[in-house]
Amino acid sequence: MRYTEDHKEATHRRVVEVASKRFRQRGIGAVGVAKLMGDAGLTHGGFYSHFSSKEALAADAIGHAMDENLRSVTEAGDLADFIRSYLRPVHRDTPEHGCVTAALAAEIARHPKSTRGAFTRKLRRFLDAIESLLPKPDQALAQAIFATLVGTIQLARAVSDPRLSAQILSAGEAAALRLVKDAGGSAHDAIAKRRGKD
Amino acid sequence: MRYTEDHKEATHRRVVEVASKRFRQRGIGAVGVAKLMGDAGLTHGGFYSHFSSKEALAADAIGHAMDENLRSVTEAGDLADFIRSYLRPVHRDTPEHGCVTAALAAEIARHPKSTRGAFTRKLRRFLDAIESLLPKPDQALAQAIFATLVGTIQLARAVSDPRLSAQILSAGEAAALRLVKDAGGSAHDAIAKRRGKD
DNA sequence: TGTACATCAGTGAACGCGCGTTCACTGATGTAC
DNA sequence: TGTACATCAGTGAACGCGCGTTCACTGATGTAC
Repeated sequence: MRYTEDHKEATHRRVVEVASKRFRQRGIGAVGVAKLMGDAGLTHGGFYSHFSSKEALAADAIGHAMDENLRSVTEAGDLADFIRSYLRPVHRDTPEHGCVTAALAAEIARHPKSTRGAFTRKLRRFLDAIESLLPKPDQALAQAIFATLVGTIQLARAVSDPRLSAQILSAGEAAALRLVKDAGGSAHDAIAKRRGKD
Repeated sequence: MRYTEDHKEATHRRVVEVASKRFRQRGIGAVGVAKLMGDAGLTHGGFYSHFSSKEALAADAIGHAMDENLRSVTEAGDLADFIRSYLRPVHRDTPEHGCVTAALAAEIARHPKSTRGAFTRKLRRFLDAIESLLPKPDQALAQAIFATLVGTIQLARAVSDPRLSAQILSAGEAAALRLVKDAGGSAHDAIAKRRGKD
């Protein structure tokens, strides 16, 4: 079957989108190529006309999910908003629509350097976006705040007691907000400052 | 072959120890039962006279590793020492001897409730141990500090650039230490307080 | 003390299954004439 | 405009492999007599 000019591109994108969700949900290693293609409405044989290997898809899907995650930072009004939104129970409960770092960081760490490289490039932009929401530039603080968010969501997900899980989410939120506030200006000042620039 | 009274118990412990290392190193899903038994100097067939399933071993191995992790908190002089030791490059580079939460939290979150329950019980004790090193009792702060450590090590492991990785480690350390200091008493005061009790 | 037997930790072949990957093939469409 | 052909996204059988689990068996040792 020959299709319209952008048909292949559309299929490629659909597989990457499905993969980026399933990988976050179940882990990269736990999702098979055949099941993935089935989810995208295709059979497994066609996979290798789109990707050179499952590993290549993994790098692609991670990059796609990171772009999605980046948008959620740039769309946030301020850093406090982003922190609160990141640590909502709905994010804990739906990893497939959430932060790829929280879902897959440990697994990515065990992947080949090419995949970790793709992740690293996107992570830098993500950290830059967080930094730009700080009252003043501070790379280290942006890194630490994001690390706190990632660790908090992961603990909240791993724990079997809903009460403890909720407690962890609010503890992480309080700590992350405190890190922002102590940064040399309150979140409120930062908004005022940015508004002044416009 | 019939062996001495504690022979089976010793073998059981050896398998759990090997598993707790391999799981942290490669992930639970990526380590096969046969390879695991081989590492312990046995053949795979004997596995089920020690464990009812791989899942049961996973819960056992996680618990064992958590006990090991707990010891590293109680053996730390104070919380600042623990934080600094946790975020050392050697911990980032040898997950098999390190924090099971940092290595496996996301994977544990996808395991059955029984396994997450075993993890949760040990985590409570671990968080209590961190809390007892704080100047004054504060469950939420202990949770947030640990979340920061877990997230920091994971980011440092996932990233492919050694310079960025080192930067993340020290950023996480600075933030974790700041959280301790702002807790209502410096780490130094806490030591003085505890020493006064003896 | 010497012999027969029971125990049971560990062995290794076998099971059905899903994995990532390969490949000869299909068939609807665009292009050339 | 009508026909023959080339293209190539997608199909589905097949590959070797390792997975978790089962099971009949082995054989060194402890126990009973």
